Amino acid sequence: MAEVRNQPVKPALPSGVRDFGPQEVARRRYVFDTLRRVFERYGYQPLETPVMELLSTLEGKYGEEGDRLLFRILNSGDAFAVWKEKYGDHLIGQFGFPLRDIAEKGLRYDLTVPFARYVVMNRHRLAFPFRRYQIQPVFRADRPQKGRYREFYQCDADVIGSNSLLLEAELIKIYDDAFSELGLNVTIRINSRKVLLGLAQCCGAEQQFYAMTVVLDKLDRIGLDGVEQELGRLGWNAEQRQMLRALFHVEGSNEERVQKAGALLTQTAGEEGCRELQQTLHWLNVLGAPHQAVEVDFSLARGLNYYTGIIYEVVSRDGTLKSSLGGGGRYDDLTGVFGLPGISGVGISFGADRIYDVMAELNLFPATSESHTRLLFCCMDQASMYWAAPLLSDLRRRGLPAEMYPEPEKLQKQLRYAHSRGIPYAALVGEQERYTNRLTVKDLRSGQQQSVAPHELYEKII
RNA sequence: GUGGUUGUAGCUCAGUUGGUUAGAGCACCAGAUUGUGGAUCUGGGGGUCGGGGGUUCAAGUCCCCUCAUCCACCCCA
Repeated sequence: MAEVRNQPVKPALPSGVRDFGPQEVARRRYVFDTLRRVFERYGYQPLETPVMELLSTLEGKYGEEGDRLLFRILNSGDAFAVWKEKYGDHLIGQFGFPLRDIAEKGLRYDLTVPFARYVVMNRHRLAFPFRRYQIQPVFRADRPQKGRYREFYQCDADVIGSNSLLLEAELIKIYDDAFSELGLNVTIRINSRKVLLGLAQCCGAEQQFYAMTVVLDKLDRIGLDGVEQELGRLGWNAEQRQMLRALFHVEGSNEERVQKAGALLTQTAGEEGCRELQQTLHWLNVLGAPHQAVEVDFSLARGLNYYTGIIYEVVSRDGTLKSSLGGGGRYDDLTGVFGLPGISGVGISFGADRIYDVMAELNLFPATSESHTRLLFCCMDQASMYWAAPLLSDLRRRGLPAEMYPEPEKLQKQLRYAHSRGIPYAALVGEQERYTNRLTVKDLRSGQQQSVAPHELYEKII
């Protein structure tokens, strides 16, 4: 490490990750705090898990695409030692080799899988149904673009250990509360994977279920004709596509559409899916009508293939970002892969970074001052600094954020600093003030200043 | 992973058919103001024009490679 550096390192960041300055942090906290408050109101308990997990925990849970997007961590020490031993030095760089030989850890891809891992490891000390929320960054080795980052925060709420559709309805209420409190207008789309499965069964294309969901998910982008075209490419004939058209052409309120769809999909999993949607909507009504738009949408599919029941997606109704601000659903057997089968869970996720982006675009953040500091002591000389220091400490002891400019610089410089920091008051201290035992307190917003005795200072600026 | 876009000062950008010493606004620093911020004026610091190679008497400008960026696809929050 004792390298001689003649060239300064160019400061830069890997793509897709970001620094957050003071103002951004304040605004992000506002989003996180709002979500936290709502989660806790619904009885969810906080959980934090490590950024890194064993690759065996992560791999194979997110589909082929997900595996490709996992950040893998090179083993420490000589990561290639095992590999060299197996294949010999000379082959390095010439052939592919099993990744597990050099990397056994990875950065988490979402919060749901680590949660499932946690539940299985701690099953004996948890009271089921277990509700937890988790607000932490996740990592994806994706190509960054608008609204897409390599490190971003997910804010998840999941319940594990109950099949009740009351939970489904509560999660919609959580979305409703949270987005309403943030001042965003959104549409909460819901569907059931069982309806989609029923559709596939109805068309005799059950083995193409996953491929079908991927195509359906594009409906709002490529339209019904586009979807039919792509399904045609998958080998769907006119009759099958007619079935699909029928499902998407049902009209009426959410309840009516679910009822009609159920009739279309008799003898399939779709019937049960529609019953569950009906029941969820009923619970939602009983809990109280939501403020945000809730829309049953049979084209909603969700990419992650562990969902098995009701699924959710939230999209903004304002602003230019069209991708989803959150999503979730029920998964019947997420803990099964960790050796605890038959436990059902349901959960939702908020994409905090996208929520931030939309709110920033729409100017929805309440005005926050740059700093919390209320008062800056501006001292003309060293003696004044000594004189004012006990007053500074006194303010802080009483809980009032205050600072002293650390050098006796010229006033102009000190006041300019206070101004650029957004500090509302400056206490000027020089020979005069020391001599009369009073401070000159300046209100930076009005420009007015007055002479204040030391013991009045706290009251004047609070 | 696929296709395209753009790389010039800390930031946003200009820079003609290749032609002297590469510019502007904002930001920053200093002064006008030896004890008063925001506004104004004056001055100043700052750039291997993303990197490498090539064409040319001459390249920020043209060609090739490479890296980065943003956008779209794929997929997702």
